[in-house]
Amino acid sequence: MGVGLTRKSGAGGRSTVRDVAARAGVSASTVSRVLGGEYPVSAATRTRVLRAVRELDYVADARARAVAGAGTPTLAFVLEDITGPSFAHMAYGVEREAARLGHLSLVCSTDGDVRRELEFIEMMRAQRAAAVILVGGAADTPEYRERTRRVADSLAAAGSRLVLCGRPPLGPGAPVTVIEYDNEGGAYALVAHVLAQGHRRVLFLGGKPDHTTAMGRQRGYLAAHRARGVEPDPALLLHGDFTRDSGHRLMRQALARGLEFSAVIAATDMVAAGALTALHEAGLAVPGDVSLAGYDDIPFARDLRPALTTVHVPYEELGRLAVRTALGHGGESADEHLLLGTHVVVRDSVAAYGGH
Amino acid sequence: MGVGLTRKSGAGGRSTVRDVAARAGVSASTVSRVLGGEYPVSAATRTRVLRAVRELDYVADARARAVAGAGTPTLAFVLEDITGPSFAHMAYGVEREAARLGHLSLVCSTDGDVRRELEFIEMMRAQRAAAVILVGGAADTPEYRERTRRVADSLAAAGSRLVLCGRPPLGPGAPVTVIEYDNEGGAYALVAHVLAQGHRRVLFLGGKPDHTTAMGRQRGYLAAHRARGVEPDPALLLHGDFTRDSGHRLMRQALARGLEFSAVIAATDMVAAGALTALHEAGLAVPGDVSLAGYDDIPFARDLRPALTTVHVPYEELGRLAVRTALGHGGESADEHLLLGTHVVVRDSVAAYGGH
DNA sequence: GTCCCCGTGGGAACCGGTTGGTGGGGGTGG
DNA sequence: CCACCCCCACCAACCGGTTCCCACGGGGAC
Repeated sequence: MGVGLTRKSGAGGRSTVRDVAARAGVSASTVSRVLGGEYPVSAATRTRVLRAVRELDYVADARARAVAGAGTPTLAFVLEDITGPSFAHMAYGVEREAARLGHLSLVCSTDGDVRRELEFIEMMRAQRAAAVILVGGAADTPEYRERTRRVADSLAAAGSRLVLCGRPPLGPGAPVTVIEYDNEGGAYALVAHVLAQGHRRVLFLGGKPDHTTAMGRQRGYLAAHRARGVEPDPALLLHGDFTRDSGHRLMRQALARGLEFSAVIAATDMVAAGALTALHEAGLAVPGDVSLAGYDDIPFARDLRPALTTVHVPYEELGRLAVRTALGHGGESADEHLLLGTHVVVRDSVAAYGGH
Repeated sequence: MGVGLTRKSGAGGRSTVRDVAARAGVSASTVSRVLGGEYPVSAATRTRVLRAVRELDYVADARARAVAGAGTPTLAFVLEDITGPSFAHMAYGVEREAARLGHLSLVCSTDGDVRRELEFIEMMRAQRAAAVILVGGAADTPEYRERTRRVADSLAAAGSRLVLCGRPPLGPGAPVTVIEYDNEGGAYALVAHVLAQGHRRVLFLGGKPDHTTAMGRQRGYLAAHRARGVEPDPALLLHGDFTRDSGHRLMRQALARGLEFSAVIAATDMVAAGALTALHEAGLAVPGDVSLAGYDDIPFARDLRPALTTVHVPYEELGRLAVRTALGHGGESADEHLLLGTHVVVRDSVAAYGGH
């Protein structure tokens, strides 16, 4: 028999353009024009349509609009952990800037799980996202490069764009925008500052051994030592993750093992916070007995006692920038590679070496 | 090797079902069935289709699928400020649980701007989101109730659902799910604890005067006083917002004005952190000279010196719960109203009144 | 008075997928 | 050897909007 012509009339359910059209006594195209385009419509018709829209509480289906070519573009933001303050600030920047440019933004926390990351990117490709922003370090293995490269190509082929934020670049030729904040440079400056205070044995509470953010900071640590002619003791390089608990645990272990050091560089302010508590629990004064510094300059850094000397990273601006460059040249502009500067913020947690 | 392809497909353009179909020598419907349904397809055909899919790097357009009735459901999460640690933890819970249930989640920071909030909700209605979760306090005015009520009805009529998390309920009959964490109860317990230590003049660093979260906590503060037979001095109720800077500023002003108090309750751990710094800058010892307590139990609370006594709120679980109840009964189940318990976490920032 | 043009609104194709109904072809049982 | 049945792929309708193209009608100009 005939296909079901039954159609829900406006009351209660979601209503369609045709419902509105029927109620206003015009055609669907007219409704669409009143709502959407710059097409000329007489005042009387417009009023009737708008009234029908109001009465039915109609909102055009965004997905359908998208399929038809109109519709709000979307942008995806993938990070490891939205709970981390620095990432959260970036997320804020991304979300604000995306909104400003008329884009919707999707957020995904991957927990560092590569599978989830890939799945999400695939979803975003299906959503025809205008850009996918990946943020946070990763293991820079050949496998990583190949995988990410493939993703980048897929996105590029679909007219989208991959943005790597604080992630290892993929080598030349990959259709990617890379934005890095200077992990090595910041750490270098910070450690140089500590060494200049006379410290010679500086403990480094790092991140995962293959994580590029952590490694960048570690490279800065090493470079600063070498520049000063100090041979860093490999035993002073500890690995954890970027959480507060990790900092707490690592510092406890270091103390228990009887490691000797007069200063501590934490890969993150969060790690520094945990470490500070561990030091305090051990009865050590900061910076009297041990100096301590962090990285990221999260707002809380000022409220630790002593206030934390750290490296400032403009996270919110970073997020905004990522969106802007990603969307600015949606097409095929030169593949950019930006490096954002950082600077040391000196507070009270680093003191001159007392030689105790 | 150059892949000879028409402009419609292959590298450079998104490919469609029909492209894949053509390449595999089958019809579009067959492709769709291979990819999507449980429809029986012969092994040979399936292989051919899958190969074509791989070669073209095809991904079905999610929007089109959604329009056609298949597709991943979506869920929206609206908060004031993703930068706040407690909100971030909720966001994490929401995102995780949504993903677990096969939903995509959109996040929006409104900065407390009502206009942006409404705009975003409207967008979500257009996206046919399965649910919209609103989190964070708001001014509980008649206007607020009416406006939100209208939004709730709209969503309900569209088969969606509004969830209010830590927001003023709308009164009976509104199609809303309300989940609250017990602000008043938590504050009551916390202040009771402080009063039990002998303090009688307790400064309250609150939030915006009409903000329900802040008000709930303030009510708890007042109730605890009355229960103990202490008449609270209205001069000790200060108003700011929930940021660290607000805490810092408020505390400085209080000290400058020469207010007398022996303990401070901050409406938020963030506020407490700022206040702590201000106290320290004024040369006051915590808890020696002044006792201090916060609210939220963010991870950092342990790392303040002294470690902050505060009220624990299960934010991540709250987010998960919001998603679960919102999605559990997508339809028209009883409008729930849940109240999550909180409990005081005693650390080192509150001491017995010394009568100084 | 007639012609032309412009302002408006309608019909239909299309966006990219999904799915119900249908029909052809091959395997198997009688 | 034929008929029956089932398997599998195709056609076409549909989801909800948008937009190209065309028809119609009225008013101004000559």
